[in-house]
Amino acid sequence: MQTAHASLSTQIAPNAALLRNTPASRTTPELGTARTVAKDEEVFAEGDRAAYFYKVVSGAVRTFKLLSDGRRQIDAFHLPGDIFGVESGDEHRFSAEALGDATIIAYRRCSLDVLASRDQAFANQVIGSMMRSLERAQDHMLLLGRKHALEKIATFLLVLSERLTEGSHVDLPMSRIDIADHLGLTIETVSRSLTQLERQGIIELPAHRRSIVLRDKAALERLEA
Amino acid sequence: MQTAHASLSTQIAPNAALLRNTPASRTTPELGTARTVAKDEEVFAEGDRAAYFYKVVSGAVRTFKLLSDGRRQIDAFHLPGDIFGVESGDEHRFSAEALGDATIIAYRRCSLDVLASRDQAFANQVIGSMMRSLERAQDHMLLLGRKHALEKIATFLLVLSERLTEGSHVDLPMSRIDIADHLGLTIETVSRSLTQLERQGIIELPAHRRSIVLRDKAALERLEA
DNA sequence: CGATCCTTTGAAGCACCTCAACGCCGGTGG
DNA sequence: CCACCGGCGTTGAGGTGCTTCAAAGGATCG
Repeated sequence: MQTAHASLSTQIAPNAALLRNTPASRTTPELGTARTVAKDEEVFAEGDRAAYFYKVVSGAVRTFKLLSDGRRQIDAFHLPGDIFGVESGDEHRFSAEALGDATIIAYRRCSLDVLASRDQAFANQVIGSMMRSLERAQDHMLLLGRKHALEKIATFLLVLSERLTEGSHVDLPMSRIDIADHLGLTIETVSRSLTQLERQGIIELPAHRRSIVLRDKAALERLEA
Repeated sequence: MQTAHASLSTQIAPNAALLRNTPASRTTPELGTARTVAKDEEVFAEGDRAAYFYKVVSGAVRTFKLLSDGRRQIDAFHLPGDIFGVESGDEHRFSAEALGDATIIAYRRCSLDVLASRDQAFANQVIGSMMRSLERAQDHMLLLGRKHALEKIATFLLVLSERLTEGSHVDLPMSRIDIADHLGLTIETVSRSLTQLERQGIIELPAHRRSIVLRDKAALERLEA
């Protein structure tokens, strides 16, 4: 991609080089300030003034909303390269916390024109990131509204494996509670579903409870509905 | 605000200011072609080549995804002024149908730069619309994943009333099935929930089943969770 | 190694779904 | 004008998938 034809549909461009923080393409300029956040530390909270938006460099971040009685919905997990915290109003509309120790870059929120004139590629990156967020949100609504527990888990594993798999081994950056609050289930149902998949030989749950081996992706895809 | 700082959060800004100072002469209005669609007629289907995106002029449109066995999730209802069908890939990722007879404008999909240089205000409108779609999707995930039937209905009624109410009278452009498929419920549960709200005197269901009177919005807000 | 947290497993309950029937309304044609 | 019809909405009865409540097994870390 040379002149990033920021098409209304393609500004995200297949070429992820710019998005991923590959040292190689450190084309600069966007002046953001790095920040490290500890496990479970808050990056910002719902209602905070949205003075910055962020890009994950390493680790992972969850963004979520809470109901008055504590019920939580994690709308997304953000992995290295992902941008989060962009708002259209002047307040953050959800909260963000690090899943484990993470490093992120904070960009001062600024007008899109300024951003665009200063660094067109970065502006496209931000817009592209929003588009991907929207697409994921749309897929996730289908999952939340219409899929059964097993289908939710299957989808989750497949999506996650696409993003951070090495071979068939997936290293979960999040706890069962996080998974449950992302999929609209309880931790017990998540656990039971995983156990069931294991008993069917579709996945493997090593003693190290934070990792999963996908033994039969085809079977997962069949389950996905 | 005259200098509309199209901030990353505010580019939707009521006042769509220019990102780049394009000659004022280049005011060419967006050239879209009007189109009328009959009740339940398809505007585009999931998988279709995304050659156009659309703006609702009158009537309403639903966008949705289907699972292989027919389960449906309506991710959004689009009312006059709303833009839908913008994609980042070259295919539509969901289907769109008119709720009732509707008129829409089709815009040939083009690169964002071209769009921006040709009509900055319109480009901002499109981006702003995407931002709003994302925000609604995020709110809706909380609803789908964590709210109970009654809370879902209460939220739905309040959101809808904000958009198309005249007084406390809401004229539903969609059927019970559409509501159910939007909220992740069945039509029976939707019906029972509405009946329950009516028995509590919170709403009124006129004989004309396509309208609802909100008698006690405060009560609805309390139910919303 | 003890404390704690996370995860798993079991048993019981409930919110919502499924299945089924009926009522209502609008359209249609005799 | 009314009988018929079909689509949509409501209501009821029963079933179930997931939740809730409870407790025990493992992993991690001081």
